[in-house]
Amino acid sequence: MTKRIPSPHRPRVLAPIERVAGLDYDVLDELLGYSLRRAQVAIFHSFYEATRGLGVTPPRFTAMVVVGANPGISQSTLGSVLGIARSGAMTLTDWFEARGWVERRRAPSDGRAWGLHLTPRGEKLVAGMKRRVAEGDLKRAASLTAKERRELLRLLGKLAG
Amino acid sequence: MTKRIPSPHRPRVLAPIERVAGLDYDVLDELLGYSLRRAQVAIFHSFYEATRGLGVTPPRFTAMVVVGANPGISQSTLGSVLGIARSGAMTLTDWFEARGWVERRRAPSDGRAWGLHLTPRGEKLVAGMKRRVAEGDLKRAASLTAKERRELLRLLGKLAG
DNA sequence: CCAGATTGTAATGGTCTATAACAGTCCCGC
DNA sequence: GCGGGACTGTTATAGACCATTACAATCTGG
Repeated sequence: MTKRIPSPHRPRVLAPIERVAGLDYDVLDELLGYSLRRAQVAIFHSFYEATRGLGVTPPRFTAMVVVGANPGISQSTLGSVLGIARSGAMTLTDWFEARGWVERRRAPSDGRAWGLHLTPRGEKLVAGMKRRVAEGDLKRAASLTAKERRELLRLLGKLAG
Repeated sequence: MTKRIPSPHRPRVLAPIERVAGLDYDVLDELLGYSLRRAQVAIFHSFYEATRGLGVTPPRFTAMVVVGANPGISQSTLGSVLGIARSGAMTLTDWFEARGWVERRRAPSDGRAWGLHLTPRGEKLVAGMKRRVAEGDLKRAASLTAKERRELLRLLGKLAG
């Protein structure tokens, strides 16, 4: 057993999935799943550039935005928005609280629930991230016209809805 | 410490992400990332229906299709197609081999590499899966017209490319 | 023939998230 | 009012997935 230097905590970085030349992709090109996956990885790449060094993953970003836009939201509801279990929403909240970005305050109308609120520091952070992520998103979609981009959003919404 | 029944091995099932009524989604609806994610989860749901009981995840499905269409492909190349590291491609191959779906044969031109091939059983399985996944994909996209579906595929390809 | 690149492999660890169980709280019908 | 069922946050545990690192065998180009 040799000594190992522990790997640093790093958010996962998905490299863009290159198309391999001369390979037969068979039905994959006709399926929405594989195309969605490739597009998502590409977008994640620009997302990562936009949040470099903050340790913010897409779910975390989504959470921050939702808490910012809906102060007092409960952890359970946050979990629903993200599509994760309550326990996951809790881990997420702990992570934010440890960094002083979000704080839990007792919900006035429900003794069980916590209401989530951005701290001033969280506010500042999420504002900057929103700007940078939106920029990166647009840059990544530069190969699309504005009309195509809107159409893409519409179709994705229809698919998910 | 109470006794616990070990949870069964189960592929991850992502429930569809419902839109929470009365919630402010802020910029999320304007970003490709969140829309892609929701669409992907929706598609995964139909994918899961189509491969129920086989333990086949999207990357595994992709791998099977690619191996089927490119007999003799190396593990490294397979990893590139999937966007994962060599070590991951190996775990994947082990999984297939343990089920008798794929076999490794020495590559004639390179003493280091293995060539991957579907077994007869693998051939049969992948054929059935391809059919069912394509069906599920179409059913999931039933809210789109054929033209919209083609347009969606085109736009996703542009985005990823 | 040799240096450097590439292939498969093994060991290890990190991250994310689910499941289960629990206590406290809420709600609704009686 | 009150009692059962539903819901909230929490904790503990475990599984799935994947990267990194290191290593031996093999290939390639000068």
